[in-house]
Amino acid sequence: MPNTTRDRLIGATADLFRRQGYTGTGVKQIVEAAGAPFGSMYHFFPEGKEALGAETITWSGAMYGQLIDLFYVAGSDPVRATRNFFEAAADTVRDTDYADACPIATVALEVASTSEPLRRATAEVFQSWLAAIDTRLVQAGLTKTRARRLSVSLFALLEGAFILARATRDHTHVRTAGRAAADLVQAALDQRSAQRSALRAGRGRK
Amino acid sequence: MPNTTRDRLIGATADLFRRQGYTGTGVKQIVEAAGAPFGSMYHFFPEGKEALGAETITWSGAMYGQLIDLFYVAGSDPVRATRNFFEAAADTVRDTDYADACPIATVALEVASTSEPLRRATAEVFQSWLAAIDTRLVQAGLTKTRARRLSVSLFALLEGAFILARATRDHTHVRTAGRAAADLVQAALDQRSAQRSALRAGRGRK
DNA sequence: GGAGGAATAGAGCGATCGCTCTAATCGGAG
DNA sequence: CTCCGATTAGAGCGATCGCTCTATTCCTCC
Repeated sequence: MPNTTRDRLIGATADLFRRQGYTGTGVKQIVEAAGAPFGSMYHFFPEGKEALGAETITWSGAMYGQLIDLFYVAGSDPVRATRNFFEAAADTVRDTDYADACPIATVALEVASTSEPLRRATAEVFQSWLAAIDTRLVQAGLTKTRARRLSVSLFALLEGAFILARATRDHTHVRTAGRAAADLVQAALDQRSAQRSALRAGRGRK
Repeated sequence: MPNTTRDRLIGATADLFRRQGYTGTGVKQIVEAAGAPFGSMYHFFPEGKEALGAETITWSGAMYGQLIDLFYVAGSDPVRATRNFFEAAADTVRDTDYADACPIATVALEVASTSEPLRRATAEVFQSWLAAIDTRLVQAGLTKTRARRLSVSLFALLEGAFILARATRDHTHVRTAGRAAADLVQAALDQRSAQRSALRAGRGRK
């Protein structure tokens, strides 16, 4: 049963959070954007704005997480996937007039020191993204620890580039970060290969 | 003439912006934190909160920018400098209970789509940071375009890692990003050396 | 020691904040 | 058709928002 009032509230909130953050978005503005009656807001979210915020963070995180699976297809080249992901992100940032980058980064920074429930929600989303990338990188032959190291760096490159791109209104920064990200993935894969050769050589010598 | 009311207003605002962002910080909260009379706020900043915000962004940016010069000393090893910078940042984040990371990233994301004056202020700060790193990297032998590519990536790794660290309350993410950053710097320097050798070889052959 | 601008001090404005409350309306089950 | 919970609808609460305004005090220069 899609497109319910509840869903529209979350969707509108997600939209507004991206552009204005958490504190910058008012409840009345949300219900207006959602085309929902004001009473419905507190009917579906009796615990108020914070609860709606948490739900929105989780929902937005799941949406954006699907993009990871879309680009990092099992068995495909993770270097190419990384390049494509960053290129697509740069395009989106440019095409949306520097409004749509990460759906929850703004809120994450805002609430990190002000609301434990919301902070936790953002943390869980980020962890789930890292886990998703980890899976693909391990499938590509990396150890778990190397995969985690890499996924953290890819995340940071993307999020950091988003900040720079939105502030300077220059999407090429995301492409630049994407190039570095692809380099890091390539280096990790090379290291894996080198290790394997060394292992083979070692076994052969024994 | 330091420690004037005006200075204390900016200092208090910088402090609050880090933790609560722009919209999350009230004018009355600022004057209280600064121990300043309310009237003084509008005496020194007749154009209101936005003007104070812009000034604070510029000031905070200059403060943080000094750290770049502190770590990237002319003539020293940029790989080591990068490692040290990220390690120090991770320590700070940990020691301040995940409050003090980038002084203006939160505000930058908040205002990117809502206030042109403030957005511009954050953009100028970021550009100045990139320029500062560029200078050092060019001194280390990189071309301008390669230096810029690298500085953007270093910026992104740091800022992105800050987001992740604050959200998950795990400072090791900043260290992980620092390792990747150092790797990128090393790779850029290696590439420079390789290019030089190739150039020498080419000239010798001619 | 006045004069006069800089700075301090805070009451209070209209608007908006998140939220509570009551009442009306809707729609499916018996 | 009746009933009854789910949902819609919105008035209005106290608090806070950014800000204006009028006094008053402070300090400097003549």
